[in-house]
Amino acid sequence: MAKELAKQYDPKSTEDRIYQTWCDKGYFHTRVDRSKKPFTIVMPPPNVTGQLHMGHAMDETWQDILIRYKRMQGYAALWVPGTDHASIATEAKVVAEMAKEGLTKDMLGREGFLKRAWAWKEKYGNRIVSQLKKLGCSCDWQRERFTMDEGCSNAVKEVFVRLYDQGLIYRGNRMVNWCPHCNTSISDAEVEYEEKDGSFWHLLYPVKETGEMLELATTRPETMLGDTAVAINPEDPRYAHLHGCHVVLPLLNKEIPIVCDEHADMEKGTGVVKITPAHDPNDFEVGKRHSLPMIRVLTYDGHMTGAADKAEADALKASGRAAADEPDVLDCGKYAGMTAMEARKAILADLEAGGYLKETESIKHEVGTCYRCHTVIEPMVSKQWFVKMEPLAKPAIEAVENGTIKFVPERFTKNYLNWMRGTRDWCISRQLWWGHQIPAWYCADCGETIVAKEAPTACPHCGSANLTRDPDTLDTWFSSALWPFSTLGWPEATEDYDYFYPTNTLVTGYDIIGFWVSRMIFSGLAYTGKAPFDTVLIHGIVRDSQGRKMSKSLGNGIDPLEVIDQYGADALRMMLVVGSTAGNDMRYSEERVKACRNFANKLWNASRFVQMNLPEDFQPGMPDESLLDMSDKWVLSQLNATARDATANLDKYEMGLAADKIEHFIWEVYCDWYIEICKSRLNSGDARQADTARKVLVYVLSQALKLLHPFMPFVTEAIYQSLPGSAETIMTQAWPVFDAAHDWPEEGEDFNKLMDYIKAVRAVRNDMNVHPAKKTSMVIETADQNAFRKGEAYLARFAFATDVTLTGHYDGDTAGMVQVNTPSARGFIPMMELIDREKELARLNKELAKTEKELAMFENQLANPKFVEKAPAKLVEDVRAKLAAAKDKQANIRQSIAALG
RNA sequence: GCGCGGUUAGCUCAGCUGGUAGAGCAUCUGCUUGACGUGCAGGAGGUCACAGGUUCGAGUCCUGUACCGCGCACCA
Repeated sequence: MAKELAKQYDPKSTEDRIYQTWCDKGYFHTRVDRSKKPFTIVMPPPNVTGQLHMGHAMDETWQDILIRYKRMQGYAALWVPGTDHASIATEAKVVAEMAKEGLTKDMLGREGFLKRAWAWKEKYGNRIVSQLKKLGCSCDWQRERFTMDEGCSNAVKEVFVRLYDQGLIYRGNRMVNWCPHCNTSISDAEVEYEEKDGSFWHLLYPVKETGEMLELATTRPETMLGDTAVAINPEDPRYAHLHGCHVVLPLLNKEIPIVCDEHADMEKGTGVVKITPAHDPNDFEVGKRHSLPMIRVLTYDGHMTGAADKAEADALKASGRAAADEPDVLDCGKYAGMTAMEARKAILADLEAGGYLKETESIKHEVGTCYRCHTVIEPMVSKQWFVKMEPLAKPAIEAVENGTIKFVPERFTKNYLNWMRGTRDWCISRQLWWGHQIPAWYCADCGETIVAKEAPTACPHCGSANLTRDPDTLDTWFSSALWPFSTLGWPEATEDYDYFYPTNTLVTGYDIIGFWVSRMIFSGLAYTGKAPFDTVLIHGIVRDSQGRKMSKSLGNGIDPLEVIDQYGADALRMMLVVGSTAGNDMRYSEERVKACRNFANKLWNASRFVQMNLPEDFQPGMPDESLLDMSDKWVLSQLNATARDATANLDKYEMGLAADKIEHFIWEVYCDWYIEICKSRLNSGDARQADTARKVLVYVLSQALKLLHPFMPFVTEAIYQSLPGSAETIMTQAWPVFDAAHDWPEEGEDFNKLMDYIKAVRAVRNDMNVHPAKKTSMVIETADQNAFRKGEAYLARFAFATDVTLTGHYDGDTAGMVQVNTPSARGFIPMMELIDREKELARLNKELAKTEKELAMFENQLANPKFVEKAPAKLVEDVRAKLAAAKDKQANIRQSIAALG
């Protein structure tokens, strides 16, 4: 007897077990196999200390679908998983943890701190991995990587040294974004702009030569101590008389020049700008053009500089080691040691007291903040390491312009190109300890800089052994930029690298195109000579049910693990795919997760039905064609079309459409029609019929499971393994393709006619509230008697017929007959006494109106000579046929109405 | 300021190269049809934001407008 299966599918008791089996059997491990084509995806590495959120769930689901699909298609499909050390985020967490114990970084020292950070990584690094497994990700865990593991670190050093040797990495004093909270520089990409309330303070600077007051405005008055000029536009007639003059900087009583520079915009404000080269990116440029001194007035942790800071800087300069572009430092005197905010207050008070503050204007403005901690960043001159972007960006732009790499959807190409074209040199040094320490050493004796993969023992310039390593680490994205090849062994010429690189599809969200995608592209091109992937598939973000971004501070995040726990990973995955489009955001909806859970349950029960009807000695296989009836041929043809269409969708990365078609086939075609059809065959007493039905049921189910497997891997595997004749796993079965030997379009059409008729009968009966138990005889008038004869057995079950008479033309009694009309048939059903005559009349009139509306439309089209002339012939023919059918139907309905009296 | 996206059934969203608008949920009417009520059958519900244009034909292509959202830039 058939196996007993639970009435409801229980993902909880199934998923972990199946995942474990997949792991144990090594199905996720992909070998280099020269007889196969490789298909490679590298997983965007989640932060090692992070937790899985909906964004990951979506990202990983899409990747898993592609990998499973390609694996079934026979590719050596490799999905490389791994995690990112996330320097700034992780360091912040470790520091916070330490703070609870009253510890600081300085107390532990670098080594002690790193020990702690690694311990943290060990503790939390596996959490994200186990969460990925819950989702069903079929990645090759044997190849799991970490951005700070030996191989990745080696790649980082290799690249750093190479770029340095090529002059593409340099160290210098440049304007950087300084986060006073994280105490590090961050790159331009890491600055997020937020609208904040602020003020414009209108200041008055006296002109030395004329004694007049120059009005200018600023949002950061505390930086005025570092002003080294004011600028006016050379064309500005208002200030033509001031060329070559000076102003006296209030509070400091210091003379600074008035310079002419295009940067001063005549349209804005008073047309006068204060120039603070050490604390404003634009002023920095102006300062360079006019060789103005740079005076730093803020310490790196956001306080006003004092005597000690000045002394330190002066000592460096005195030693002769300071770079030419090293900024001076001001002893801010009474303001020294204040935070920028405190200084702002004090300075404004003093300015006001001196009559230098004209007015205060409230404004809203966009302020740069740190993307990690959202502290307002201080633009500041600082000595940092940079990657020279121009030579690297050029090929990266070309690779996308010439189609070597394409974005899906295409519109993100523009996004990428804008980013790449506008990018400035990349600040890669961070004043952090957790990360790749910069492989640069400085000689204490001669000041030489040595950049090398291994620590040098002596200075190559002066032979001194007094070398100190640069304490800074690299931007996290520096190592993730190498991810597509560092994970495959580069710079070593490994077999993996040779076979799997370049990778194929990169799947990620639009929010990190600038951070990551662009950097991988220029890195891949520059270091490996190849584009790291051919396609960038971009998805949107998952928002909450109200369309808000999920965030910790709002507390509106949905934990994917809780969803999995409640509804199963398959349901969550399917929800994240159906109805989604590449590049568009989507809202999380529990209702939709439920609907997907219901679908899994539906499939489970369909298979339960099939299993219950299989005898112990059932032999799977396709029956001989001669044994197939019209419903078999219909369902097989539908399966074919589904496989063909879904494959085409997947090849275009239209995962949502593919999933939708497969679900439609399983639910509507297979369950609602085919299984129902088979019930009468299984119970007909005809053993051959029953066996044929069973074979087709099993065959179609197993093919459908394969189509669905990339989307809902667990339930499909669970069912597949329980089907007779199944292989060990569904994971590696061949992806179903269109099969011309199992395609019968004409038979399918016949079945459609039968379905149309059945639906029409059901509609009438439903409309008239005729109870299913009331069965009737019926006469069917049709030109396609053959189609109805083949399906006669089904009319009893679905059209509630006791007996059926087929005729080419019915001219018998119509009294008491309810009439149903379809394009290919007309049914006469003696059940007038069961229904309400007025209601029936209303129904017929409504149908007549609908038919006539259609008819008019077709007539209209055909009456247009231009349509007949210009539209494709096939279409015109179609419309003619439809018109004819509509006319017939119209006549029939009129007759039916007349028959009602 | 520049650029991008969205505007389709009550709600959330699909709709590929132009050919009589689709799904899920919600709603209404029936159904203890032995796979499933996490179900079955049937119904109602849309001038596809607006205005032009191209076309025999436009939700789909072009131009413009409005509203919503996003990115970049500027912000003395």
